[in-house]
Order: sequence, then C-alpha cells, then structure tokens
Amino acid sequence: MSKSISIQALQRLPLYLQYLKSMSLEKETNISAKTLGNALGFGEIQVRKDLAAVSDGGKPKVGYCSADLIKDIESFLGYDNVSDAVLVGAGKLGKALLSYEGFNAYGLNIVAAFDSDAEKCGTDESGKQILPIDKMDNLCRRMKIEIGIIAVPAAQAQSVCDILVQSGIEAIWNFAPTHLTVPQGVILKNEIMAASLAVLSKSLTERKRQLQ
Amino acid sequence: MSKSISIQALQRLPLYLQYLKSMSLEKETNISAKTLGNALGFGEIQVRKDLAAVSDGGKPKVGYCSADLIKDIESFLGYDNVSDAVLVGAGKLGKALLSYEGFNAYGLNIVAAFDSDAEKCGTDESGKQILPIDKMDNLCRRMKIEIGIIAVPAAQAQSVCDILVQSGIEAIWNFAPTHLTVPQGVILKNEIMAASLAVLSKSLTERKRQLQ
DNA sequence: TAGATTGTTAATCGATTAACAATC
DNA sequence: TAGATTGTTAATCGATTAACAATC
Repeated sequence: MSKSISIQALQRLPLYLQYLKSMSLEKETNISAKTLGNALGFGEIQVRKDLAAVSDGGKPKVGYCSADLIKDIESFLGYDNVSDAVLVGAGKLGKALLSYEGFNAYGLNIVAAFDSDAEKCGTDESGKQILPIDKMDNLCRRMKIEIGIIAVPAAQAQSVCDILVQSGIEAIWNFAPTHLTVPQGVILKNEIMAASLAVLSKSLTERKRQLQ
Repeated sequence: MSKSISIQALQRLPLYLQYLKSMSLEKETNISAKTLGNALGFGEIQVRKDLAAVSDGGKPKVGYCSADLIKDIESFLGYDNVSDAVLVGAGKLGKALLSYEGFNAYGLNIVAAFDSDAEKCGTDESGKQILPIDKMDNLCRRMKIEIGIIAVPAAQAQSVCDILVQSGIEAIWNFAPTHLTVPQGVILKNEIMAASLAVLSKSLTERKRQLQ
C-alpha cells in the first residue's frame, strides 16, 4: 500500500469511502471494483488503480474486503488522526460549518470559532465557543492548531488569513470568494463555489443547445 | 470568441473574474496575461489560452481591456442570464445558502426553499419563503425552475433528488455528502467538501514529512 | 524601428483507459 | 480446470507548457 496517487484519485477516495460505509457490511463482506465503479459512475480499471494506492489489494474472483477497504482509505486520508482547527467568521456559513457533525469523521475537529463582532461571541448552539479575534494567537499556539477555516466576507478574508498565519497556522481552508496570498510553506485550499456553478451552468446551457 | 474550453479552464474563469472585479478600473484600464497570472498563481500562457476561449483578444504591448474581459467572462458563464433555482433543506447550511447575496452575481437566483419540517416553514430571515415539500412540483413547473439545490442530510438526499426530478428540474447542485442517482439528461453537480479536505489533509501530512 | 505582448502550433506532461498476464 | 477478477504495463487521451511567429 501507499504508492503514489494523483490528486484526482485522492479526491475520489472520500467517495469510495462514503459508498462503502453506506453498505451493510453484514450482507456483503466483499466488493468488486466493477460493482464499486458502477455505483459511483467510474470505470473498474480506474477503481482498481485508485484502490491499489491505498490498500494491499483484493483477491481475484472475490474482490476487496469492504471492511479492510474502509480502514485503509480512512487511514490513508488521515481520518483516524484528527487535526484540530479553528474557524473564523461566525456568520451563517461559519455557524453551519461549526455545527456540522460530519467533520469529525473526516479527521477534522473544530475547537473554537472567532468573530470580530463582540455580539456574536459566547457559546454557539453547537456548544462551541465563539471568541474575539484577539484571542486567536494565544489559543492557536497553546493548542498547536494546524488548520484555519475562513468563513468571513471576501473583504476581510486576507486580513483574517494574515492573522491566522501569524498565529502559527499551517493550512488554510478558505470559503471566502476571494484570492488569498499566503507565505510559502503555508497550505491554502480554496473552496470555490463559483467554479462548481460555472460547470453546472455551462452544462445547462449546453443541454439546452442540444435539445433545440 | 467562444472556442472550445476545457473543464479546468472553465473553473478558472470565475477566479479571473473575481480578480478583475476587485481591481479599480479607473486606475488601470488594461491588464496583461502576465499580471493576471502572477496575481492568481497561474502561468501567463495558460491565462492567454483561457482568455482566448472567451474574449476576442487583447492587443500586443497593451494587454486586455479589463472592462471588456469582465463582460466577456460574465457573458460566457451566463452570469447576465439569470437562472431560477429552488433550495431544499432549511437547516443551517440551507439557510446560509439562501441568505448568500453573492449568487445573484453568478447568475443564480434562489426563488424559494422547501423543508419537510413544518416548523421551519414561513418567511426566512433572507425574506424568502420556506415552503412544505408538497408545494414543490407546482411551484417548479409554474415558474419553470431549472436548478435544484440539495442541502438536506445525506439520508434524505436521494428522495429529495427524486422529487426534484419529478418536478421537472434540469440540474441539481448537491451539498449532501452522498452519491445521488439521476436519470440520464439531468445534470448533477456534487459539492464535495470531503474531497477538498482530503487534498488539504494530504498536503499537511506531506508537509510534516518534509519538515522532519 | 525595437520591444513587449499576444496568439497559435508543437512538445511535454499527467491521468485515464486498454490490453493482458497473474491468480484465486 | 475454467472463469472471474485482480494488478501492471503500454497506449491513448487531454491539459499544460514551450517555442515562435504575428503585431501593435
């Protein structure tokens, strides 16, 4: 296991995992690349190649052991090795992310949120603390936080980003619709909804054109 | 303009647009591919090829006219040609999406939301109506809604998807962390946060490995 | 004119798919 | 054994980048 993996394959892994977990393991202990691929709309060869990078393989004529596959993918993605994160921006999106229970299963633990608006500070519905931004540096360093999630309006995103970097954050997950500049060595992942929407709306236009 | 475009290029277009709009047009009426690329971390040849697909070109030694570029990208992406959408699921994420002002600039207009919980129905903070699900078919057909946004928990996503399809929806934007099956001809775009997180967390692991 | 910048054609690179050997 | 399924090597495909001609 643990060969090289392409970024596309990496992004497919959570989908395999999602599907495998949704299956009842009692009924079917094994699954073939063909079955898995058909369920998700991928080719079987691609599935095999993807799985080869993370598991130590299936058995000819039998397929892959689903339970092992789940463990292997989770371990490859680091889901069993939780990273602590802070979130900045306790608006609607920020609170939605703060309350989302699913992140823990993905190895992400949001320990607290920050907001510049004192009115928003206190204990969130999720039970997590929303703190003033000037507490960020201390908390991040003390708890050795690795990941910062930005959920503030575009106009404030760069300055929030700078503060996160100054607080020793190693990776930033940016939900603000703006380009951020980070120092070399700091990882930046943008969540670009406009890009998804561009694909969706282009497909829609294309569909209409074809139907005419 | 309007040559063929790769899906990757298509997804970069909103980033160019974002950047161009953030610039003050009074100061600099023109921009070179190099400047634009440097700002966003892309190569200049890539920028030129991307822009060639949507605009009718820049001028040697001058660059591209920023205002024209903005118009060309917006028109290519259909931002000037708003599509109506409905949203299903008025939980935290659903409400965040419902309140997000930015979608209109992307040519997406959420006309109403639906939720199976009668308690959530009524007028949202955003001013938009949250209606019971049994009103969906009628509203979607009457208003010729093209896009359905799914923001319900994974367990309910497929049944919501089926209802949307039955209501004549042409494209689905799925925020639920589950695979959906749609009939041929219906467009499906999944927003997979777990995939982004996989990339982020793999980069983080890689970074740690290198620092050792 | 000279030089900066565009736009296109060709080369490279990476990811997917096909072919086929290995094996349970 | 025969056949299903895996895993790998080679071929194809698509996207990026390099080279260079065109032009303001």
